[in-house]
Amino acid sequence: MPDHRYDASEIEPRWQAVWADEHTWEVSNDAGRDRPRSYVLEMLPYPSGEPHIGHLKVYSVGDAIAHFRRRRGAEVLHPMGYDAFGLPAENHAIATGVHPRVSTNASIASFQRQFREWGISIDWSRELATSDPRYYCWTQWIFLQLFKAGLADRREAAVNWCPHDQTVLANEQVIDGRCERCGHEVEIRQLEQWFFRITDYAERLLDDLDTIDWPEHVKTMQRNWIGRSEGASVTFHQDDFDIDYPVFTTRPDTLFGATFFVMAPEHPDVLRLAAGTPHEQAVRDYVNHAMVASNAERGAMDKAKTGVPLGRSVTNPVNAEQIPMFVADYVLMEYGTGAIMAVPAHDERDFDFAQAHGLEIRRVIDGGELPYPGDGPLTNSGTDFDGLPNREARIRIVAALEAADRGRGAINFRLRDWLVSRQRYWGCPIPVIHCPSCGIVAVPEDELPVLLPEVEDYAPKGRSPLAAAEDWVNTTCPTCGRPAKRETDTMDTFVDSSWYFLRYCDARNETAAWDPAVLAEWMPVDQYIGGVEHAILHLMYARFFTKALADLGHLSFQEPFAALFTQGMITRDGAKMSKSRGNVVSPQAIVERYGADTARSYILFIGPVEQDADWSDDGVEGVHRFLSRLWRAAAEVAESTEPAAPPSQPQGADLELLRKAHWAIAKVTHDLDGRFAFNTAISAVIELVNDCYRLRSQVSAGSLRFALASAASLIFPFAPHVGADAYQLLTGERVWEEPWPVADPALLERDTYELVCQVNGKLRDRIQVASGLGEEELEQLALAAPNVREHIAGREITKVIVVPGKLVNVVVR
RNA sequence: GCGGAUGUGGCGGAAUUGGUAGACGCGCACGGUUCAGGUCCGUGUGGAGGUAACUCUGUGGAGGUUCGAGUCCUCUCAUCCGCACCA
Repeated sequence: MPDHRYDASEIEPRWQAVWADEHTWEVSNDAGRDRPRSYVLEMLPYPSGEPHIGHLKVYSVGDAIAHFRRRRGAEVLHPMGYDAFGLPAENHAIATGVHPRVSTNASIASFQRQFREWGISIDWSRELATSDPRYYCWTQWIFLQLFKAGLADRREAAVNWCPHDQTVLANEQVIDGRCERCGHEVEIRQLEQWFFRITDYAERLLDDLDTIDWPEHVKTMQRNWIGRSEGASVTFHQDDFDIDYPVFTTRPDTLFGATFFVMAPEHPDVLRLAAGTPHEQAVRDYVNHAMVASNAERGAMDKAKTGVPLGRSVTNPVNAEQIPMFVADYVLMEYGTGAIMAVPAHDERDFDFAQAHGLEIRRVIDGGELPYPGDGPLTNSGTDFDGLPNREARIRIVAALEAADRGRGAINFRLRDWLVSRQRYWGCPIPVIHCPSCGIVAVPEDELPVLLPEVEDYAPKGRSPLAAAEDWVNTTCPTCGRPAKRETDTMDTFVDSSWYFLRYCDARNETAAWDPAVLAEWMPVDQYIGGVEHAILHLMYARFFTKALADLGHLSFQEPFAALFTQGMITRDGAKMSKSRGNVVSPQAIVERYGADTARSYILFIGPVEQDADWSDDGVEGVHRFLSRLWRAAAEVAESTEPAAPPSQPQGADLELLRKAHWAIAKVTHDLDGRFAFNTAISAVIELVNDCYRLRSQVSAGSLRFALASAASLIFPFAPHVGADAYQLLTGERVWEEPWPVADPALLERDTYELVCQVNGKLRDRIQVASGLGEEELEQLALAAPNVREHIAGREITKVIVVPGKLVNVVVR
């Protein structure tokens, strides 16, 4: 027997060259009208250093889906690009002096090379990088559309400031009071910044989750982040200053139990209210202390509720009671109106505060021990409401408030506007000009892109490094022509990645961001794939962009990603891979040692792709062994036999092997069609190859050839090079040009099967029976089975359950 | 605290609608091939008992529904993730 050796290092470059030379995976926007279109997209990589194992996983998943859909007849758009602006490249520049463009481009080159070496079927004609002026030109254009529509505005607000990265951060980028990127504790500063009004879309972002096919846990995370609360806005009047203070409450039914009123330390009126009262100095001290306290310090929930009186009172609109005002840091300026009505009897936090400060706790809902947050009839709430169930009382009280013009039903959201300015260099310039006489003026669209200027020093100094590029900053006002200055902030990189999936559809359009007619052909993305770590940030922002651009008439759909799949992380020794732990597995090392097909297949075989999985070097060997067995068998059969068809009336081992092949076709198809069960799909192909080996000396050459070609065809989406090579050896055809195989129903059926015989639910025997027998016959056969007879001997049969095709259960007493 | 997930052999995991628990891979044991190691080709492999046929037991724990539960229900424990004083 000739010595066939599976050599991935010879096979893989050979097929990669074919696909590159022939532009096999490119799709056109005008051709292919006879085929359904499918857009399969993995989240674009952030090009920093080398690709890691997570990249290998996400693109292995996406490529398997892309290949499967192509061979099932779809025209598949499967593009690639790079999220190329961002802090790491800039921090690297500060440390080394290397321009971020240089290091980013080097990294992109490495990603490109490895994606080709992995054999990912990418349409390279649509490749993009978000740092390319041909791309960010249109990021700026989108900014201007939002600006003109009033969805982008500049305003002063309390913002998160990272003292290390010297920039502001979006709320979503603050994790446990710390900067998502560098881990430094975040400070709160009052600064004028650019915002996108994502809160205008809160309701729609929430409602439309019901229209998309996303994992439930991702939808839940988004729902929680949006944080919709239904309740009422209730207005309390402050007599000394004649000011109305509206508050938001989810419990208007407890309004008669409001015994005090609390404002956040950041509330702009706090100092003014306390002025001239004996509490003025105490309030000043308290507010100063609260302002410098860290988020983490204030956020500790078990901390005692602190606060001081303001020396003023407000009027409760339902009973005209004067209730004292306080300032306390358990009230947040960012949520609601920055002030609350406190109902200590029915809210745990208000209860704690009342106890600590000796304030009245008045029960207004009958029920359990105080503080009691549950339902019950009202009490101490006046003759109009006492005795009513609180849910009904809530409606009536809101109606009464509305009639008196002191409140109304209201909905509040936790979601806040998206802060998009960054005082950093390596990002997309914000295309506006500040004119002393005209104010903020948009850069005219025909002057886009506003190119990122070259600077000497990238180091952040509390203002954008762009401010140092004086020739660039100083310009003229597009409106009045007088001297003006450019905006020096750059955009959050999440802006760049909130629309890249649109650009892929029409990537070479030089006159517009896209042609809406072209977009309508591909969008929305049919299958989006990425890490669950983007469940909130990227996915929420992309949805917001899509809705806003649709409202402005640029898009004809409401949701960017019709279906989403989130893959789990690859760990090593149970821990996230990191350089500091020294447990990093480099994809390149695995590819060099075993080949890309092994690396890709192993990652999909290791377990369900949506779950985290632990890397095992021994497991890789096992998958490599399997691919090697498949290829060697194909090479041997191709060399030692002539092509032949399987027998038309197979018997014995031929029949067994052909059945196995058709079973595998059905199994893999089922596992890929709508599911992402790659691990069991690969298992099925392994079983088929195992049977080829087991039966090879007993079957006809035609059957063996067919079984092995089927295995090659089925493994192709996961291991494209070895699949293509084995398939060509056996059939002379190119597997990716072949339709996906279809199982022959006649070979999926069996003429006999193993009937499970149970007594009282316990397995007692298995017998071979003919397919299609009726319940009556099956019952008789089961009762006659030797071990069944033994277990029912001398006992009374009370019932017999027959499930044709499966089992018979005899119930005895 | 709220929300979401996950618990199955020595390990990763499998189990369509409630119907043979442990597919497939790793590891391990044994046999064959090989000068030898590795490779390669087989056989076996949840635990306990038994020469064996077979029996008992077994899916984090405790109950329940059912002829039958890894799967459904109730309670509970553990681990992980997200949000966290959200009024």
